[in-house]
Amino acid sequence: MTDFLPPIQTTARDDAVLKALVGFVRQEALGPGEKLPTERILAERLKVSRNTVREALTRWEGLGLVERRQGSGTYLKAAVSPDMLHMPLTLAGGNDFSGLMRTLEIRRALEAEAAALCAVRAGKAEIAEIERKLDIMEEAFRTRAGMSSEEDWEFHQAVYRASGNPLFEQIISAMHELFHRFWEHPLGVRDFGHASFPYHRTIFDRIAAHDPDGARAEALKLIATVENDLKRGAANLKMSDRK
Amino acid sequence: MTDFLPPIQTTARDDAVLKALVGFVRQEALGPGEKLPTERILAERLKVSRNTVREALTRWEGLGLVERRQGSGTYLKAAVSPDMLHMPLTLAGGNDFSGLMRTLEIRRALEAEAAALCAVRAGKAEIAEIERKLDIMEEAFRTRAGMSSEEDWEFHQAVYRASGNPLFEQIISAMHELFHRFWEHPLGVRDFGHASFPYHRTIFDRIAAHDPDGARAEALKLIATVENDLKRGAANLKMSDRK
DNA sequence: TGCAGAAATTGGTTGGACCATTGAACCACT
DNA sequence: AGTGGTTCAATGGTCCAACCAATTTCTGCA
Repeated sequence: MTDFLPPIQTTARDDAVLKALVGFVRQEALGPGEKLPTERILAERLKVSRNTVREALTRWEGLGLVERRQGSGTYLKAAVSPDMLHMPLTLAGGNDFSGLMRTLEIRRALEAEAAALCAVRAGKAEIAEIERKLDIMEEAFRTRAGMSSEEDWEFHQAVYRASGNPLFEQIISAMHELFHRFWEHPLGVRDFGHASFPYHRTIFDRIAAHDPDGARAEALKLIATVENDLKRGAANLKMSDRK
Repeated sequence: MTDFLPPIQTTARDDAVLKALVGFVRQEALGPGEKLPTERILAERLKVSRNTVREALTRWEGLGLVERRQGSGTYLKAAVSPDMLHMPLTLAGGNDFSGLMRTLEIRRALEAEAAALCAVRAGKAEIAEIERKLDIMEEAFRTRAGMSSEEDWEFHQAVYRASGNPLFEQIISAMHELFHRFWEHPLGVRDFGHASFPYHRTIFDRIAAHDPDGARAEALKLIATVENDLKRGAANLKMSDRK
């Protein structure tokens, strides 16, 4: 028996606006990139003030669901559904080196688990797709004699997708966007990423062999090399933007 | 060398408001739960319209940094700092059983890594604290003849804290809040959580022995039992709120 | 046809007004 | 003293009607 009494909701205008907006998007089958109605039109149709519409849209903008361009309109940035759950995270003090290392520890956790899940669940098509990305990456490595962050990232994303759980890609992509200036930047280390190169192939081998524990172990090794490179980089240039 | 030049911001009123607000919070050394100035006062002091202040606060409210109570005021919900980074995640279709399982896969990843890191970094004090929580949990298990989600949660939080990376606790806590109705609810399974009980002690042993790989392995086993219980529960009552 | 400038569109901001809720002060009654 | 009701000021929530700034579209001239 629970004595939990939820507080009654007398008014929730902006929530109602968002709910109506979800319905509209479904009705019109709008996808990412498409434009949704003007604030003024929404206000008129929903019989609320434009201010209320704006508060609702501000919420969605803060959640990254929508992008507002002055003079142009408001555009969807992601798919919306009636049963979305929001999990906003704020990393305090994430700008310095220790913040980067902390996100990398999260990435290590997720990368290992994604690889393991991938080994269990990936079908023939997914495995082929991953191998394709791997080939592209290795080719780029050979021709340009060094890691290419673009192709490397594509490979990892293919693994996340094949894990069957979109949360992996969402979380790691969010961190990737926050720190792309670091992830892409060699930090003064000449052969940044070189050490991680061979593990891409070994991860793929374990996935293709449907060996989750092996895939997990190889993924852990890969991230360990990245961490080492970052530590070297930090030692090199003392992280110029440290506060 | 990066050719990235951020576009100059001719207008960024609400961002400026938030920046000023961060400064104010620092200046006054405000902590969570404390009240911050009235919207009207902020508008007057910052020389912006009250609507602009409201948009800024709406953003913070959406990020869970602040709580607004009509008739009372606006209160801090979390610590704010000038170098915060925001990472809002939205889980599409997270209300049904598969959504819960997806978050549990994330938890498995983080739980394993947190335990491993904890085994490496936990000092004597942290280990003692974890053991204290463990004793409390085992005592509760004995007297009430069953898992107690409250004490169980306390134990895990102690592990996250001792991992030395606050992100683990942040992310898992956010998921815990989203799904607390599931995590706390036995889902029709009588002995829910029973199977996971012994692994708490084994995880602690591996942590106390500073054995990261062992701790990781035990944590994986624990989550596996929880997943099994959930699957049984889902089979039992068909997830009444499935859409 | 091509393009510069005008006009319409759209999000951003302002100021002012009123409503709904809260909480404290006050008061009457027990 | 304490319980309950009333009043009233403070505060967030909503609304309106403008105007500003960036963008897009249209128009008319060369």
